[in-house]
Amino acid sequence: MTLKTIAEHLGVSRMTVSNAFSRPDQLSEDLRARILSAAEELGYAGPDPAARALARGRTGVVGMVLTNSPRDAFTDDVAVGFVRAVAGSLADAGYSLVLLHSSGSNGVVPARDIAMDGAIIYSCSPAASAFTALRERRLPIVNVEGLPVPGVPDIGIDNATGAYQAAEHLVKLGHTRVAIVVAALDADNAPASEISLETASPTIAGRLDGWMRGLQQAGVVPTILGTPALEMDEILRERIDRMLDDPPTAVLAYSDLVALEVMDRARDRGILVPEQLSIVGFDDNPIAARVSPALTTVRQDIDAKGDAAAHALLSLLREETPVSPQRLPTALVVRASTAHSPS
Amino acid sequence: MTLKTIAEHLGVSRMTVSNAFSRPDQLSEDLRARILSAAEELGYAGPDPAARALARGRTGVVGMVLTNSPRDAFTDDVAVGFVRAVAGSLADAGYSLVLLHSSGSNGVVPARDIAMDGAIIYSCSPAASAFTALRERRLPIVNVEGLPVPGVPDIGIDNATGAYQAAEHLVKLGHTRVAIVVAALDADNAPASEISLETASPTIAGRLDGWMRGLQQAGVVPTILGTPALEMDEILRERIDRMLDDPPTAVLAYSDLVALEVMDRARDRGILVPEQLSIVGFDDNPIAARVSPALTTVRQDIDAKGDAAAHALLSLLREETPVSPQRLPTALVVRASTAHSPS
DNA sequence: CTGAAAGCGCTTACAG
DNA sequence: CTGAAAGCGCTTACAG
Repeated sequence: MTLKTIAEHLGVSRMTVSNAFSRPDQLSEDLRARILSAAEELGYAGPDPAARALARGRTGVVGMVLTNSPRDAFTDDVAVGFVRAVAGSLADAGYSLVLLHSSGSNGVVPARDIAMDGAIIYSCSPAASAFTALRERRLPIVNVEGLPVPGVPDIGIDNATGAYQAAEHLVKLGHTRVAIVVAALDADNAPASEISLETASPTIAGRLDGWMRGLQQAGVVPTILGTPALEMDEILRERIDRMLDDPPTAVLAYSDLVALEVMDRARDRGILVPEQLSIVGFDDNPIAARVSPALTTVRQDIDAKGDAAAHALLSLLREETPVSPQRLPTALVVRASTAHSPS
Repeated sequence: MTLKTIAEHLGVSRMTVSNAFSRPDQLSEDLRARILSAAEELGYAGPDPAARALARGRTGVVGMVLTNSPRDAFTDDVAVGFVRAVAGSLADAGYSLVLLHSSGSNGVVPARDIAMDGAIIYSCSPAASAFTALRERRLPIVNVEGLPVPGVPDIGIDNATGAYQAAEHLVKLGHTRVAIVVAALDADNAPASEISLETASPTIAGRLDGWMRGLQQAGVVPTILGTPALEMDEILRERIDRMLDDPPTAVLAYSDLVALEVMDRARDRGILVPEQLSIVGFDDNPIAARVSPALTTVRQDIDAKGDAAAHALLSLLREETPVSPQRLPTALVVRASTAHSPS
């Protein structure tokens, strides 16, 4: 059942049937109606998308590669919000989003093997195999929250400003003993001076930069703890526990999820938040406003980030003028998890 | 830059180059290595996926159509969890998931126009345009939490059993004045006897059936309120407010999100939960355990549902024996939002 | 182990 | 307004 079936059935050329579906202005209304109803009658659902994609050189699909597999990323509300915003913006332009998992055990490498018109890369190392595969294919790509790569448009948030505001907030509340809790950086309750930022991701580096500058105003030198892993893990939990053995009066966390972990562990030990321990998160995860005490955090506009990424890619697909890198704003949101230093 | 480029460069046939990439056993290791390195050198990223899809009749992509647009569905943790599980299971089998939005303003209908090997339809009416488009294409499809459609495998949860347990729980706590809050059903604080279930979705009908049977044991006749909309909306909020003017002692909600809405509104009016009002949700949304008081709810195993849907589709794709419909288990999880009836 | 032939189902200029 | 020609880039049997 192809274009040909319909064409022969009606005694017209395949071309005319193709036009009936794809270029209605190329034939008379009358003929088109006849073709469409014949197609309906014969049970022809329309031109085969795979064949059309090959002939047109265009699939209508955009790829999304997420830090880890979709399985992991979808446990993080921030990543989910991003995917949601991207999918929405793309849908408005007629594109569908395909989730690209990293290469599986069966030899399939989606970034290399899936037909698509372009891709958005979220929080990935430029060395990731999906990233390099996409570049080899010379597909239009947009890099979100990643290390800058020459020739690849870059979208991200202004990590430093929000972090600065968070640190400043603590300083104003009189805190002098502050711990910073991060991931993707190996640090075991070490003084800030001992930490090398060279290997840190731009996200972590940006936030650390803001936090440190904010604290420096008051001469505060924080302690830093982190894990080499990208997310909360046992190493970080243990280091947080160690920190709470002799707790600071305030904690700056690199995400709301980490902040909540600190909050839970403090509560388990009877440390009062915010009376004895102030906690500031990052992201303004939807859950931040619902927990008790509600979490003071740094808001980033996930919808705006998703829209920006989608539009950057769309303009690449339309071969418009190259998009300039964007740094979306962040801002402190003060809630109930921070208070004056007890000391 | 195609297979041909490499073939001519090396003086072999295109076929042999194709085999080097796709059927390594069809040529000598030595020749294959030469071909691969020539490809690398010339900057050939491998066979074009769109052309390959046409020739093979297989794309490696599976579609997912969600109740509303991805934009809406991704605000619901239950839907997100489902997508996550499906994407994970599919990835293990080498398939990628493409999110199919409903037809946009630009004439693109993803369910009709995107190349894919099959699709999973989540919580959709069989009359939805995406559903009919997929059927017209005769693609393998799996229907999740939808109305049964002849010839389409069906996956869903056992709504009635969990709902029955929830109602029984309230009965044991001595509640006799109970309200049921649903969506996708128009009911304005009406006695259960006046509600027609004919138009209800199988999900709502299943839960109502369980709730009613559970309450009937004790001769309790609930009041029902709902909105025609699929989700929480102003109509339902207003009806909840009206219910709280003369509150029952317990509420059975069709989702945790609705339960939390009831909880928030009760709190605003100074109605104590659970002392004056017991609330039971449905789903065991991740947020249910985090709110205060933690929500008593009916757990469904979203991961299992996603896996079941993915495997049902995979067996269809492999043309294995048709899958039998599945009803996954549900169970009551008692937390802190339910207590003995005050009266 | 290698390659010539046929085909996957469509669309894009272009000529009439 | 309609159609014959060429082509999109690959793979699947099959013959040597």
